[in-house]
Amino acid sequence: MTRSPRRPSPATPDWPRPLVTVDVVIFTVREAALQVLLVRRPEGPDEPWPGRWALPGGFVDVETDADLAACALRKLEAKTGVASPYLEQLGSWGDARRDPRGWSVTSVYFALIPAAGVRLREDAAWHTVQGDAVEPELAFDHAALLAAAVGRLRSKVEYTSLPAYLLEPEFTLTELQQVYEIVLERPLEKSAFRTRVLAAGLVEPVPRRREGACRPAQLYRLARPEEPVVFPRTFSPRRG
Amino acid sequence: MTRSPRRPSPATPDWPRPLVTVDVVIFTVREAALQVLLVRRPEGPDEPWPGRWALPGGFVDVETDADLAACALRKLEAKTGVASPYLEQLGSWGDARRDPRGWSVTSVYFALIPAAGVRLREDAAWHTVQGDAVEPELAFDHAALLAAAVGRLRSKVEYTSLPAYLLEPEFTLTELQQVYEIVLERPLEKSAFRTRVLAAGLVEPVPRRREGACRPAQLYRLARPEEPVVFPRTFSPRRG
DNA sequence: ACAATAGTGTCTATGAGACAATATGGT
DNA sequence: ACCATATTGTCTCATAGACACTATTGT
Repeated sequence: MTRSPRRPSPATPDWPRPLVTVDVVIFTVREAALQVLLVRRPEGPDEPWPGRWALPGGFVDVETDADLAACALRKLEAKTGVASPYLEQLGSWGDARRDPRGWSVTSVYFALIPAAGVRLREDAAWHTVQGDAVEPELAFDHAALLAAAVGRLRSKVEYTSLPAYLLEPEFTLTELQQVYEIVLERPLEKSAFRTRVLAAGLVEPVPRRREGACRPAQLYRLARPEEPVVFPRTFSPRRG
Repeated sequence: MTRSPRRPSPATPDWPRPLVTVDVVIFTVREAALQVLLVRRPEGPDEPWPGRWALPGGFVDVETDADLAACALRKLEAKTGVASPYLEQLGSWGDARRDPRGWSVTSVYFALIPAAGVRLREDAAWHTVQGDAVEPELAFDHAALLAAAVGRLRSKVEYTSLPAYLLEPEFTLTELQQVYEIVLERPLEKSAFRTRVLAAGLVEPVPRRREGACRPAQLYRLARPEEPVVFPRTFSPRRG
């Protein structure tokens, strides 16, 4: 926050300011796959990347957005109708070239929401994440932002309770394990998974069971939804 | 990056833009303590927080800064003379009130450097981190930024090789362990520490020893300085 | 009874923690 | 020889991984 030595120091600086945007990487699990919400860029003649798929986001509105997180929530709710997702800041990207309209900075958030009950806007669609990318070519540097978000998600899934936020509030342990396996793209051992999840106090049982064609399963919910749980070890001791 | 629906869409948007700054939390270990570099705010009549201690930082210069990291490096080198620190982005903070000059966004980086050989600028000084704060009251929301940086550092030190970047390029295992202990504020067990560090391939021996009043110690250097090593477990299995 | 999934137990390997023993330099 | 610190070894404990076994529902 120190004034640059070559600058004057008015009460409100008037030198060129970068553009400031917020982008949101919204993940869910649908169709047994990790999916991300993308929107189509508008088609206007002065629009950068017209018609291309992009992450939902846009300029910070200094009149309505109290802070960056509020801006991210506004954009997320506009596209999905979801008001209280798991939301975490991923980081910021800023350079002279990422937006043709000038030096721009974006603060990127990633959100985890359950797929059920989402009412998508018309210009929005779920796309399956393959590796750390999606099939269509993305606008701006959004492919890099998405790859960073997938990397962070996979990395944190190894030792936190994040996948629980991809499920409905009540779930069985088998369902929770399946979400871990989908995100990590590898099978986990049932016994060790259950032991760890229960020992960590991550979930607590609710007095309901999931009925089906076979033995009913105990339903659980997050014990402390407001704070993700961190496990003392990663899931399997593979380095890296 | 989507245009806000209420906006026009010119080639270069002209609605109000937030101020964009970069701040750097520069850590070192000096005098057996974790210390952070602070600078005094200038005294001008229109300056916010005149004379107060603050994190080094300032406005992005869209003409000279290629990207946010380059801006952080420029500010770090200006205060310390250090050109190649360990540098990691911590996140961004942005809201309407953190700077009296208007809606502002700051991208915060944290850097780890060895204390030796640093030539401080006159307005800069090292301050000991106590808990997750420093003794003087800081300008802007910098106390919160510092607390976040200390939290991230302590958290990552539990399972990564980050403390090695606080030392000179060649160090003994005892010196490395001492840095871990200083940052974590608790003693570590020698045997387990050495086993872990050596098993991870974090360091490699150099053909030199540190001579002293007693048995000389083998000197080591980072095996792959460009990428921090992640351990599969935290240092002690205390939850949290 | 049987299919299908839920949930538990047993054995082994790994690595951390605690603590002790040994090694090697200077004085 | 003695001190101080470096380095290694031994024992125990906790937990993950692998795999098998038992439990409980619907049909």
